[in-house]
Amino acid sequence: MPRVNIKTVAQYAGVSEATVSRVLNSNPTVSEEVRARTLEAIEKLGYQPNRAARRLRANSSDVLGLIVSDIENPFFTSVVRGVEDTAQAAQKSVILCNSDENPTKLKNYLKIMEAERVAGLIVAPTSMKDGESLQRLTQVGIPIVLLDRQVDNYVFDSVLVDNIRGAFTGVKHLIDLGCERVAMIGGTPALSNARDRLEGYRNALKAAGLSIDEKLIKEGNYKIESGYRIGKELAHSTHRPQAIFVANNLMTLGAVRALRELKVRIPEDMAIVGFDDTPWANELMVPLTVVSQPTYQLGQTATQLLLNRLARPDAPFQTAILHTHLIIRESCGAQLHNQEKML
Amino acid sequence: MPRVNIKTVAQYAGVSEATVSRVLNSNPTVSEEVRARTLEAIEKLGYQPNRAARRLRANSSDVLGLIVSDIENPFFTSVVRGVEDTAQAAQKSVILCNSDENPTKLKNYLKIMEAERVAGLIVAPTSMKDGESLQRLTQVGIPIVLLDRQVDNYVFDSVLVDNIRGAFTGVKHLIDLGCERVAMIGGTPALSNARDRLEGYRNALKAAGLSIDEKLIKEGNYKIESGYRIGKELAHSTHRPQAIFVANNLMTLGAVRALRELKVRIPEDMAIVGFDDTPWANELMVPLTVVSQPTYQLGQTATQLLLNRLARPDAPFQTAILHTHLIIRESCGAQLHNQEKML
DNA sequence: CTGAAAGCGCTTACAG
DNA sequence: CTGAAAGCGCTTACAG
Repeated sequence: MPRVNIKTVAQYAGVSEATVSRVLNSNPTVSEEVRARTLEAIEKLGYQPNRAARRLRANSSDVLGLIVSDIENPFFTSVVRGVEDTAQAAQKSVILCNSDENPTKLKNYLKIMEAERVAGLIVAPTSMKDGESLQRLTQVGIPIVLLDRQVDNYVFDSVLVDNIRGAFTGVKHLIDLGCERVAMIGGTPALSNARDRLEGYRNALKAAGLSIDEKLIKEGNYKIESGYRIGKELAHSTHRPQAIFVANNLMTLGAVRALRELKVRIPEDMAIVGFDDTPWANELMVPLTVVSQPTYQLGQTATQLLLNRLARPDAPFQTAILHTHLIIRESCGAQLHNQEKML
Repeated sequence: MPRVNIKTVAQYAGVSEATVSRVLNSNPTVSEEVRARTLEAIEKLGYQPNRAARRLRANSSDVLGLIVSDIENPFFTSVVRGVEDTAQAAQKSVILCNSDENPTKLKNYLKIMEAERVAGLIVAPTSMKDGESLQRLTQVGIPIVLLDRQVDNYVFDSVLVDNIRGAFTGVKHLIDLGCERVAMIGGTPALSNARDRLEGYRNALKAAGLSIDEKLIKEGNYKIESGYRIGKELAHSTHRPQAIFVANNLMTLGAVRALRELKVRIPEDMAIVGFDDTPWANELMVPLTVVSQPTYQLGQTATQLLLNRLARPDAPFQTAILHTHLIIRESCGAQLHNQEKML
């Protein structure tokens, strides 16, 4: 079955291909009568313009690329929704790829995005060293918005979260509750948000006049498994910490699992504050106190920045910082604290 | 900065565009010497072939489309991983869209996929009525594999799960534990898997010689909120059921939330068995007994079917049925039961 | 083994 | 307001 193309439509409607193209692109210089006739032909033939051809010729496209670093993390799926909704409202479609926190996979998808000639790209870097690969895309005219993470030596439009302040608040909360030995399960220092959350942790200890025990600072990889493994280590350590601050949602789940298996009670034996809320955090064996991030809004904002950039390629770069807030539930021990007070 | 194209490369390497194209496509009829020279030019210029152009001309593409119906559901994110890994191994890339359980959005994305000329498409339908829209794509040469859900009146390659049997097993488990009044929170009957799970539920009751109380069968929409709402209803009902069988993971979370808020104990006051496991199911206030689905493998299999279809367009349609298994944790009351026995 | 040329399906100045 | 024609960057018979 021969595919119907613009020529078929033109013949059917008795107009030129140029005219069909014009009505397709809502060019106002087409008479009502011709437009109607053309639209009818399009409808009747079920014509679907070939975007590959359009993109080739017009050198512009209405698809936005989005590369997240872990599609299995609810943080990103929520961001994805924000991006999709905002893009859709602006008549753009989005294609999504998953770098799996892997710089090599990221580079590969970057190539694909370039080859696909997406109009612009939102990406969560896998490392602060990703700048060069990203820069390449902007050089060929594909603007980039950085999501959630920064990059060394290069500047892009970015949307970030106040990680330092967020972590500070979470750790301070633990300290205010009386914890003096607070451990941290962090992410890889290759990630800016991991560094920032660690900095927030340090700041909170310093601000409280507490000493920093480097042995209490552990490096995970933002996956469940590492939170689990480090959680066990921490629970087994000789001079056990009173609390753990965990730098992301999945590692928090892992840590909770570890403590459950070891029958370490939360928060009585060890308190926990996590970074990033999830739909299930409140239904866990002990409802999680977390530093919550505006995930959906992160996606919205990133898309908006990209759309702005597309509209004004030469505008100065912009960084949007979104704010976190502490959600106090039970894993931090606040309830316990209240009960004690009541006694 | 003018983009480097095949012409630039050809001139730089001192060969024709045709030759560059040949080395790009690993055409064996190129001499080693010329190939090396061309590759060097490609490397030096950082040439990135324009896929839009290739697709236009070659009328073939190495990108696979994947349309899931709820990107926020861990079921689908796991499926996505399976698809991506399998596609990647076959040198294909995948672009992902989210229909949000909305037939209109699905139609829209279907158009985009067609316009993008993807090589093939894996889709989770939003309704059994989606067949016609899907058929359209196969008519223009884009093969389709149905994921997790079937469709009326049209036949496609499909990968499904043994929903009837899975639900049967879950409900039977509850009955064996002594529950005679088992409620069901199901999905919309527009979805084949929702129908099948309901059928499995009915079968289990019948097999046990129990009567079916239609008032105990509730229709949700596979989102948290509906599980929550119906969970409350059920908890408040006058002749309260002893157990609930919930047809998907997100609704199960909602139901757990509802019961917690109402201080209905699980499983003492009401037992729960859910359909589909999640990473957090075991860490919930009461670890969830679930009918687990092979999610990752579902993605793998769907991709394999699509790849097969691409290789052999005229082969007969195939349906792969993957199997579920029951994971017994605590929400069903099995532990309780054991304790009783021990007394 | 390699090149010249046609053509994929669009869009966009350029005329009129 | 509309059409004829060129061209986007590739691939692929067709020659040689």
